Amino acid sequence: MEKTPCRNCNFISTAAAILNDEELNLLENSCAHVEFEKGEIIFKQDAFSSNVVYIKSGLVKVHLKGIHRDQIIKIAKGPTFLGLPTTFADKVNQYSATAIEKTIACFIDIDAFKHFIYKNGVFAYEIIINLCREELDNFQKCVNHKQKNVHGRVADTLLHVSRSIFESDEFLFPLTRNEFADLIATSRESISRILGEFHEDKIISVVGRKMKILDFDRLDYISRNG
DNA sequence: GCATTAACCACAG
DNA sequence: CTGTGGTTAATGC
Repeated sequence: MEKTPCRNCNFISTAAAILNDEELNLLENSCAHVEFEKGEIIFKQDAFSSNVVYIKSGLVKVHLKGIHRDQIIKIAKGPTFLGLPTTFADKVNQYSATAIEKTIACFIDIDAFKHFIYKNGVFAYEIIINLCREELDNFQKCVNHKQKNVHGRVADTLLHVSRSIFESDEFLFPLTRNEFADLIATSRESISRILGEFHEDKIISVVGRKMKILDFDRLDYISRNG
């Protein structure tokens, strides 16, 4: 795994897949492959950065310091780019990324990355598509956060984790109750109570972090009407 | 007013 | 790290 050249990488991005031979050579000489264990910080808010981070596999929480506590922006699942906005918009990271599962990442030198954007329009196009999708997701998330009550947001998160992250009705929830609270801007206690209620009502089954969705219809209803 | 929602605090396991 | 109970402030009917 360590020495796999980018051109043969199983997790290659749709953007990098477009690069020509010469560009791939540059990419291979400009990126470092790093493995992170659960809990390790991939990059930190306020630290200087000159890399684009590409997550090959694993789960990462993207989080940012708030006035009172941390706010978790999202759970990112590889393969995906991380930290494009933070790297291009500023010299210093505007947010942190921490592995919440064993994660494999590549650090790509910003100058090489810029070179691809300047010289290869299709590469740039793929990157823009990615950024657009993320912005649309964020708009959606913003509306949901502002308009839904806590039950709705919890239901939302469970559905998202089940469908988009684990693609299964049964999973080991990747965050602590506190982090869950930081993700949807509520309190640890509310999370605890609501999960208890959902369990009681047989909408989901909860044993510690082990969760299983029993009634997608009702969860969906709560998510939409919460 | 009265009910509801959800945050904060404190105190166990 | 979690769950629970009491309290409280804000908001709605």
